[in-house]
Amino acid sequence: MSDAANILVVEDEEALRVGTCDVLAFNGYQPTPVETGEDGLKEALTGRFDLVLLDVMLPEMNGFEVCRQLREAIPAQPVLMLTAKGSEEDILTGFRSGADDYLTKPFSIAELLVRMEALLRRSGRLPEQREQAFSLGAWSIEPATGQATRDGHAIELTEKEVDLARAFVRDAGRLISRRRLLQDVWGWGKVEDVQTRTVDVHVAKLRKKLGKDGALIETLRGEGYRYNGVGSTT
Amino acid sequence: MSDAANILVVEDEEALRVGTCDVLAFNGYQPTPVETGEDGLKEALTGRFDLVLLDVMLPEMNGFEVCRQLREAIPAQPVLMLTAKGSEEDILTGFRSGADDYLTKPFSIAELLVRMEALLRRSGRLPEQREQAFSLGAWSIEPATGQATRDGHAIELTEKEVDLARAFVRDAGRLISRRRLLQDVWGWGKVEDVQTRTVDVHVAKLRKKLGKDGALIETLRGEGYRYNGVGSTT
DNA sequence: CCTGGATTTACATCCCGTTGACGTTGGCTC
DNA sequence: GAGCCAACGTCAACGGGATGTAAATCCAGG
Repeated sequence: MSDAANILVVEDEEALRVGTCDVLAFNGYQPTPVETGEDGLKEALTGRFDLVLLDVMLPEMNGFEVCRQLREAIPAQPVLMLTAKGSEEDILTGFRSGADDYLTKPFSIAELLVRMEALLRRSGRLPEQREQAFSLGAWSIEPATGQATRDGHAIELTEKEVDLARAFVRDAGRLISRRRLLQDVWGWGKVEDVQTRTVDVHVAKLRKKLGKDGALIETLRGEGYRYNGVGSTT
Repeated sequence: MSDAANILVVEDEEALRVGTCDVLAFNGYQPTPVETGEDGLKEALTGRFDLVLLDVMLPEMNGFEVCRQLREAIPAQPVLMLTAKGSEEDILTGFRSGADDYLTKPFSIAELLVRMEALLRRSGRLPEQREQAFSLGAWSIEPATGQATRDGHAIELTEKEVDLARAFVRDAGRLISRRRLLQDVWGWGKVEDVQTRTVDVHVAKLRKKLGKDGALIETLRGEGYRYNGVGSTT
């Protein structure tokens, strides 16, 4: 199922980890269980997850630290913290280390699910949102057909071009490295040195097709690309 | 301040409405208070708010309904629901009507603020956490982009120029030898005799780009350079 | 096979740090 | 003050790495 959201579940307690994954799978998600903070960070850094469920109390590296490092490496990565620690100080620490939401145990499964969904929707990662039109510059892009229209005029985009455009819009205003694009858009796992030029080629094609709006995709030499425009789901 | 986030506060209880707005204003936000659900919806539909704080229990039109209609009209509008109703069913209803987060009273102000911030960040309405900008003379320098601005006018600095400028600012008022610059900025290991002219060339470029402020970088013949200005991290 | 799209390849181009030549400056000696 | 010379400013040119891009190649589905 490539259209199910990928969820990384970082939780050391076996019963909870397995239970959570079961529930997620039952609800149409694609969960990946991991036991330790270190493994969680390693997995998350591949960038292939739509959401990271992160327990705070983990052996060796705690959730706060995992979140901090993850947020630094992938600013746009959605993270939902789950923990028994419910003191205000812990909640603040959780958010300060970059969490998008913070849920204290015991929590109801139903609440977890709706909070997950809210976060996935907000970050544009719900499967149905992948079919939803979005806009890039003055273009309106229809993912299902690959049709892009600007003041009445229509052009065709390939699937990769649509995915690439969506990645730019989703991280509007932020730097996106080639490595990140290869992981996010291309789904290549861990990328060591970026040898391939396929990203550049696709960016070039997209720019050309977008015409003057292509200039909104800026090259940051030695860093990657950045879309200078507003993110929009309409 | 056009760079302060605009917050719409929909809350019928006066004390809470005023108190919340005060806190928000104190924390650098731009709050707009509204009493009823209808007014809240009308205001929110203008689309000029970065975030809507929405109480659930309102006269006439309740928060759930406001949220539903608002979400339909502006799918990307961030909404944070605030309510005394803390039952699981209410929470689920809140999220199902499209809220991004749901906080039950009594809540701590600190938690409200961090949750607001998390949501604003996630929806791309907060400036990215960049490496601390610093100022050199009348210029303000963004290390990440190499952009330097002085009274509205912007220029581009290369990476080396930024590094060099940072070194000067850090040791403001103190002599910096070429040898030290080569070690600190250029990362050349142990330098015997300074044969290279690269430092001079870069200082020259930097001076030229800085215009009249370039004169703040003084040459100490036979010694090195000294920046005559204040060190500042803005 | 054929075809459209993804990927690689090859080459042109651009950016930018570095170099070396050369002119200028400042401080020294006489 | 003249002359000298090392230090410094400046500029053009070089070169390597990164990027743009057209063309060739690969590859999966019809």
